[in-house]
Amino acid sequence: MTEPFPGARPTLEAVAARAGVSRATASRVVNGGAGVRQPLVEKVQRAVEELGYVPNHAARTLVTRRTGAVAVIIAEPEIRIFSDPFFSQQIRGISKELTAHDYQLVLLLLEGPGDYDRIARYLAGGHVDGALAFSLHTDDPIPEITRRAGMPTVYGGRPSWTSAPDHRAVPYVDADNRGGAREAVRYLWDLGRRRIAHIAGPRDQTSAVDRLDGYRDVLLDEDPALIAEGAFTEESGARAMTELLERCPELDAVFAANDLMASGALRVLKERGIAVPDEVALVGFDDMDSVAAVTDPPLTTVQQDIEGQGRLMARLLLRGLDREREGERAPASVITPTTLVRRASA
Amino acid sequence: MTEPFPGARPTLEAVAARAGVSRATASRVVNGGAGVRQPLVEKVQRAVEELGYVPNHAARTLVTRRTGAVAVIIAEPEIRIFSDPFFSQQIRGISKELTAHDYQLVLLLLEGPGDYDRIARYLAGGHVDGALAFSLHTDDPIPEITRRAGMPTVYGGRPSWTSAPDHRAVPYVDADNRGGAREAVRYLWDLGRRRIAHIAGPRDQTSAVDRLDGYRDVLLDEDPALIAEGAFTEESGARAMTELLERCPELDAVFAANDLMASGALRVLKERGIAVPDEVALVGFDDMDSVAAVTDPPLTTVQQDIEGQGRLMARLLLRGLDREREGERAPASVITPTTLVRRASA
DNA sequence: CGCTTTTCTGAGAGCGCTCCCATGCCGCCC
DNA sequence: GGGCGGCATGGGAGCGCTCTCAGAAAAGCG
Repeated sequence: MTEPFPGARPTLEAVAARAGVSRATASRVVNGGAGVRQPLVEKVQRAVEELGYVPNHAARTLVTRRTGAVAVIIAEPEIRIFSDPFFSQQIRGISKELTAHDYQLVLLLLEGPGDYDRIARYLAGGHVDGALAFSLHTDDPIPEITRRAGMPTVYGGRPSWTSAPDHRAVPYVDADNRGGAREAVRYLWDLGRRRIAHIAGPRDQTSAVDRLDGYRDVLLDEDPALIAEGAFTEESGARAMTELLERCPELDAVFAANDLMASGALRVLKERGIAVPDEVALVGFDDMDSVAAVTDPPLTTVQQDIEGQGRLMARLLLRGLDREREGERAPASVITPTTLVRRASA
Repeated sequence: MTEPFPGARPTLEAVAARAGVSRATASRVVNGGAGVRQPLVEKVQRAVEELGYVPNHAARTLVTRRTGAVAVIIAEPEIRIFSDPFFSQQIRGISKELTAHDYQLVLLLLEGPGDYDRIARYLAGGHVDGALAFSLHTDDPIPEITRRAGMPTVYGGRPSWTSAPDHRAVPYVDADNRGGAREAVRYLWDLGRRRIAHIAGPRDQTSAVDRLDGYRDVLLDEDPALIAEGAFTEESGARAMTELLERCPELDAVFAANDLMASGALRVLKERGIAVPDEVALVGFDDMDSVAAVTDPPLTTVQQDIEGQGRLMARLLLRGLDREREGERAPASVITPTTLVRRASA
C-alpha cells in the first residue's frame, strides 16, 4: 500500500491514471466490474490495491442519492429504555441484518421533547435512507416527522394509532403479545388456578394493552379488582403486587406483563412469606436473560425472539428501500410467535 | 412550507433565487450569516422557511471534509456487552454530548472477527470524523485500524497496551478502578474483616486488573487462595464464590470486581445459609441500578459515574477534532473518581 | 466632492463520484 | 468485402455545496 501523499486519500482519478484507463472504467470496476473486460478489471483492481483506494462516501451519496445508512430512532424518554436489555437485543438484531447488507446504523436517541426538531432536520437532510422507530406512544410526533421527510420507516412494536378503526397502515414488527398472554393465562388456568390476577403495563403502550387483552380473552368474566397497572419496572411491579394483595388476598396466580414487574411481584410475595408457586403461581413475559432465569424461583415466562424481531425490522425496511426504487408499496407488518417457557414459578 | 415539486428537495440555488441573492450569500446565511447585511439575511431566512430548505449533507461533506458524525465502536464479541447496562449508560452519555454539539452517533457493532475489515473500510471511507472505542483487549486490532485510517480516537476504559512501559499514549477515559477498589477493601478492613477474598474479573481487561491491584494495595500480604477469577457475569461470580468457599471456608468478606459477580456470589452465600453481612460481608463494583439496589440485601458497592464517562469521552474527542484543524496534539486521558456507596451487604 | 479604504456580494471553480451518451472496435451476415 | 449490430471504453456533465477572489458598494478622509 503506497501512499503518495500521506494523509491525502487517493481518488478514483488516481486509480484510473495508474491503471491506464478512464475514470468511468475505474468506477465500473469498483462497483462490481460489470461490462469491463477481464484484463482491465485486473489492472484496476491492482491499482486500487496499490494505492489503498477507498471510495469517498460523500461524493458517491451526492450523485446516487443513497447513503447506505439507516437511522434507529429511540424515542423512549424514560430511564427504562437503556437499563432494559430488550432494546439492546433488538438493536443487535438490527445491526446484524444491516451489516449483512452493508448498511450502517445511525443511532438517534431522543433526550428531551426539544429533540424532535433535531431529528426532523436530520432525516430531512438526507443523512439516511430509512428509519426504524420503537415503542411509540399515542401522540408521538415521530410518524408525522418521518412521513414528512419522505423517509421509509418500520416500527418496532405495534404503534398505538393502529388501534383506530381507519388508521393509516404502517409496517411494524411485533411479538404476538395477545396470543402469548392468552397462552400464559390459559396455562395458569389449566394448573387449576381460578383467582388469576394481572399486573398490566402502562395503558399507553400497545404491548401492555395487547397482553391485557390476551388475559381477558381467557378470563372472560374478569374481575377489575384483579388487575393492577404498573410501569414495566421492578419497583412498579412490587407496588402493583402489594395493591393486589390488599384488594384480593385470596388470589392464587399472577400474570405480570413483563419479567421486571414479575420480579418485583416476586419480591413482595417473598417478603410476605407467600410461597411461589405453591400459594401463588407467577408468570412473566419477555424471558429476559438477566431476570427470568435468575430469580428465585426462576420465572415461568413468555419468550419472544427479540433479536429476531430486530432482524426482521431491518429486513422489512431494506426490502422497502429496494422496492421504493421500483415504485412499489411499503411492506406489510409481521407478528412473531411466542413460546411459554416453564420454570419453577408456575 | 411550500413544496414546488413534492419529493424534490429545494437546493441552495432555489433559496438564492427566491431571495434574489447569489448562492454564495445564501450559503453564508445558512451557515450563520456572518458578514451579510441584515436585510439580506432576513430575505434568505424567509426563503429557507418558505421552501423548507434543508442543506444536503453529502454535498456539504464533500467540500468541507467533515461529516459531523462520530463512530462508536463496540468490539466486545461476548454476549455480556448488551445485557450489560454499563455500555448503555455510556452510550447515553456520549449521545447527549454529541447531540449538544450537533454531531451524530454511528454505532459500529462487531459481530465477529471478520468484521474488522468492514470497520476498517468504513473508517477509511470518510463516513465519520472520529471514533470512540471500548474495552479493548490486549491484541485488539482496533487501535491499529483507527491509526491507519488517521481517525482521531478516544478509548473508554484504559487500553491494556498502556500497561507496557513505553506504550504509545492514547487518550482514554476510565474510572479510578484501583482507587475505588482500594477504598472498598479498606472499608472491609476497617469493619474488622481480616480474611477478605476477591472475585476478580478476566485478566485481559484492565478494569479487572486495576481493581485487583487496588485490592492488593491494601492487602499487601495477600493470600492467592483468596483470589478467584470470574468473567464479570452473575454465573461466573457464583462459580468463583463456590471455589473460594472450598479453598477458604473461614473467609469473612468478599470484594467482587463488579456487581453482577457480587450478585452471583450472594446467591451462593444464601444457598449455603451464610449470613450477609454478618458472617461474610460483600462489596461490589459499578453500582449498577438494576442489580446493586435490588439484591437482598442491597449491595454495598463502588459507584462510578458511567454516563459522565461517556460524556467525557465525547467531549475529549470533539475537542481533539477542533484542535486537529489547528494542528495541535491529541488530548490527555481522564480518570474519573469513584464513591463507595454503603448499603446492607457490608 | 473626489479619492482611498473597508465592507459586502456574486461569479465561478472544484470537491469525488456516477452515469449518459458518443465513439471506436470487433465480429458477423449477406 | 461492405455494412450493420453490439459491446467495451472514454468524454464530460452535473450532483449541491463551500470558498476564494475580484469587483461593486459603502464608508471614511482630506
